[in-house]
Formats: sequence, C-alpha cells, structure tokens
Amino acid sequence: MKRKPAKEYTTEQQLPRLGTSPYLKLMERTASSDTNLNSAHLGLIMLWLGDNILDMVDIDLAAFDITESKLDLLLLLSLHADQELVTPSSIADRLGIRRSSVTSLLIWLEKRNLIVREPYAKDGRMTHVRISAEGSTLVNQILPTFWSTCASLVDELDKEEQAVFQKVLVKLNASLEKRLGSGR
Amino acid sequence: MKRKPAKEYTTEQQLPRLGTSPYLKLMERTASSDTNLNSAHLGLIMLWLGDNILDMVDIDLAAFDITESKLDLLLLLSLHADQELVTPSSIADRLGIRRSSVTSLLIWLEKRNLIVREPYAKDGRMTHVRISAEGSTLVNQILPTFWSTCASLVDELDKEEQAVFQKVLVKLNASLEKRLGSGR
DNA sequence: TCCTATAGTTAGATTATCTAATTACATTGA
DNA sequence: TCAATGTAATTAGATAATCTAACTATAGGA
Repeated sequence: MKRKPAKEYTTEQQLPRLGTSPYLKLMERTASSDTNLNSAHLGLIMLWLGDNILDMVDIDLAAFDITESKLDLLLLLSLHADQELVTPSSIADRLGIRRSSVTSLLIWLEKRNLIVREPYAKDGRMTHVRISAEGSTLVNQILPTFWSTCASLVDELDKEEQAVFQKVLVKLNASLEKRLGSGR
Repeated sequence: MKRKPAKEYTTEQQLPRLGTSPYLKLMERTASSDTNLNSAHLGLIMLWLGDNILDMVDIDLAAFDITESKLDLLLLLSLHADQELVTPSSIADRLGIRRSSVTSLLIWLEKRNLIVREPYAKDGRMTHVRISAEGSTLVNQILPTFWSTCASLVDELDKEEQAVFQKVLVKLNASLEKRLGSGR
C-alpha cells in the first residue's frame, strides 16, 4: 500500500460541509417572530462575507509586515498631514479605540520609523503625531496592491450589478456608522 | 464660568471627518493603472462595512459574555450534534485555524460547561467534542437576538433592493470562500 | 498657589491567533 | 513483534489588538 503524503496541516477526517441551509433551518426554529427571516439571512451572509473580506485583506497585507489597523492609522495620518495638530487622543476618538491602544500602535510604528512624535509647543501635555517619509514610502508601496485587492473582491459583478450594489453599500455603511458613532 | 461636563472618554479637539472623497483621491493617485477604480471603491466600502458589521455583532454578543468565534464554534457543534466523531482537528480544519487555537477555545468553553470532551474509544488519540445541554441553552438564548441584529443590518433596504443585494452577496461570498478555501 | 481636569503613558489583563515542542497512541514494515 | 514513523491533542511561549486602572506631567481657574 502506498504511503499517503504527509499531512502538513490537519487531519484526514473532515466535517461535512453543510452549506447555508442548516443555518436557515436553525434560524426558522430560533428567531423571534418579529424578525424578518429574509433580512436575517441577508445579514448573516453579510457577516460571513465581512469575515472573508477581512481575511483576504489580512493575507494581502501580511506580505508588507503590517496589519489593517496599522495601515488604517498610517492612512489617517497621511490624509491629515496638513493639520497642525494630530494627537493620540484625537486619533483614538476617530478610530473609536482607547488612547492607550493608540499608544501601543504608535510605539510599534515609531520603532520602525514610520511615524514621528513631536512635543506640541503650545500645550506641553500634547504630542503631535505625523507620518514620516519612510511611512509615506511604505504606504505608497502598499496601496497599489491594496486597491487591486479591493477591486478583486467585486470583480465578477457586471456593471449593472456593481451600480446597484454600490448604492446599497453606501446606504448601509452610512447607517451603520451612524449607529456605531464611528466613521471616517 | 461654568464647569464643562467631565469628559469621560476622550479629548476636546477632534480630527475633522474627511468622508470618502480623500480616500478616492488617494486611490486615483496610487492605484496601478490596471485597477478598476470603481471596483476598488466598491471593495473599499465593503471592507469598511464588514468592519462595522463585525463591531455591531460583537457589541451584541458581549451581553452574553461570548465572542463571535466562540458562538461560531458552538453553532458548528450544534449543527454536527448527530455526528459520531467531531474532533479538534476537524474543527480546526473547518474553521481554518490551527488545532492549538481550537484547544484554547475548547478549554474556555469547557470551563463554562458549554461543551464536553469525550475520549473516542475507537482511536485513543482522538477526542470527541460535543455541545452540552448548557451550551444548547445558551445558544438558544443568544440566537433570537443574533438573528434580529442580522436583520437590522439591512432593515432599511426595500424589498427590491434586498432581492438584488442577496443575489450579489451570495455570489461574492461563494467566490471568496473558494479563493480562501474556507466555508461552511 | 492649590485643586482639578486633561494628555499621554505604563502596568497588567483578556482574546485570538500563531509556531514549536511534547505526549500519547496507532500503524507499518522488516 | 517491535522499532520507526505518523497523527491527535495539548502545552509552552509568542504576538497583536484591545481593554481598564493607575500614574505623571502640564494647564488653568478660583
């Protein structure tokens, strides 16, 4: 009997792929009567899709040794490069995270010379944060791939589908940002 | 002068909201020439939307002291409750994570009696994992809220928009699952 | 000048991952 | 039959992204 090729990752036996339908059956059984099942189904797929998109982007960015949160912050700094004052606090506010979390990100980025922290003369408690030349260079290296990954997500939609889709997405995203109080 | 109400969270000064357009301008400047800008725009909004949806669901589940990953695993176990053998390896395979990561999740869930690990008689190396009665109860408590949150994500779309949207989402999700080699 | 608010950081925790090493059991083949 | 190899699960130890609470330094009002 021939030797099976060494399994590098996981086991032989697998769980069968169930697909979407058992989730829908479960939903029918367990949803409250005032929940619209079609909407819930749609929302569930969006949630799954969101997960998968995140994964795709993560994989892509891994090649540049950076994560989405960090790129996000670098982009934020890029787009506010003309501002006189960009503080950890205002970044935290915009990103919807705590100041201490921002500190952690900044430490990481500063260690790699991607950002610069400068004391703010007009108020000794504050620090101005800006993207460095190196940071800008890195962003410019990443972005072409990043945009192309974004585009690839919806490649297979035709023009018409894209048009409708876009309208819907913008609407949904706006309402979610409002509900969450976040947003760019 | 009247005292300002204590700021509980962050600072006074804020970064202006830039909206989408500076991102699009940046995209025009930095995208490779063979990237379709409309598609990239669409993909970018999907990425943002995905983030926001994740956040919504997380907030919702926090009330039950559980995270999406763990609910995911409990649902997986629920839907495979009839299977003779569900191992950490097969779970890892299905969730697309390492076995050791599954072990961590299982330890957490077992500590709270939400799952049970049983030695598998036919092969002493394996362990059968199943959801416990308590686990099922918890899932049944969570799901009504969960479905209603899912539904609320797309509430404001009208019937027609939902129909088109659904078609597109299913298509996109299928193709992403294929590209990632994941899927339910 | 003293009190209190604010900005930033540090300390210490949790969650979700990972890789590498370890333990125990199973299988194969000389 | 038993030694070598493979597989399943866990453990050990790391990293990333977040949190809360405590701390330091500065600012500014009464």
